[in-house]
Amino acid sequence: MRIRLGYACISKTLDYLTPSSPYTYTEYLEKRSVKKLDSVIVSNLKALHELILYNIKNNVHFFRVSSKLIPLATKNDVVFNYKDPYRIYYQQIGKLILESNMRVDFHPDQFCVLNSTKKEVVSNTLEILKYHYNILDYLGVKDKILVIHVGGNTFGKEKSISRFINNFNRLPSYLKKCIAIENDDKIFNIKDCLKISQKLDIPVVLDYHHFRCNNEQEKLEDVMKDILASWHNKTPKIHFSSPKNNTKKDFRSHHDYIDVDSFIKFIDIIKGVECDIDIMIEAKAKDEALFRLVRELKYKTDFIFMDETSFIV
DNA sequence: GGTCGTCAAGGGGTG
DNA sequence: CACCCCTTGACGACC
Repeated sequence: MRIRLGYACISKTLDYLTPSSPYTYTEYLEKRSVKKLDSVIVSNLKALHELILYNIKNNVHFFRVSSKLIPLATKNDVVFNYKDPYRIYYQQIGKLILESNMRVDFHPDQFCVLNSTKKEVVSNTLEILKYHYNILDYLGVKDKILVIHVGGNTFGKEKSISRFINNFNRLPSYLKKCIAIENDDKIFNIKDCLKISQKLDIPVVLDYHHFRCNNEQEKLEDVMKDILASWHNKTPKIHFSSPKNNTKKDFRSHHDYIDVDSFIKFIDIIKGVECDIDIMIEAKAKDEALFRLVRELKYKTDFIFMDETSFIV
């Protein structure tokens, strides 16, 4: 089994690259500057381009693109074309991704709540999903993955899960095919996600840290098979992070780096699996955390490293 | 050069 | 209902 490690959105090494500079709604309402909006989009796309080049140079095969790449794209009263004027950028970036066989995905933010009880929030969520799909489409990414959470807990878990399923079923089929659900740290645990996954036949992203925060005392070994099976022939994705510290208050927050021993323990659980797996390193120190983890793994384990970010166990 | 407040369309909890 | 908490990265103000 080959494991590829990835990181999310920005690089600590190249911290001057900002692929998510904002053009806030408030600022837009004041100035309505199409020029400013355009310059922010161009600068974000150029930063993304540089990040992809950096990933290729460092053999990073797995990368999450920032959701804030195109500001205001999902505001329904801000109508603008974020496709045609930027075609050249999408093409260049997409070509690099394709040729390097890099897997990129999205993780829409907290405003994406498919199971909300508010009609407006659900319709906004549809726009958010379409926007993310569009970007992957413009980039020419074939295996489009949008990782989302189940959402809110209004009226209890059972009803909330039902709302998720009902609203999911109303989505256009091209979006249904892209969505994967991730267990969260407070409400919907891995068993809830697997239940939904079995009903809708969608992949489950295991978040290891969230599993530690929120579980029913089940063993990871016992649910792993179902998690991986939910991906069918696709490469399963897993999120990995370590707690900021061990106090109740800060356990849920992410640490700057990865605790190597818990990572080794986790690999021990999944080794022996037939398929390849992508693991997203979610640490505040971003790519620095990834590369530090690799250095520690090389020192502490006999994993066979294929390059800077991938190994065989 | 560090620290703080602000922005955002979210949920949730308290009084 | 008001208010505060959670969360993210960028950025401007301030000392």
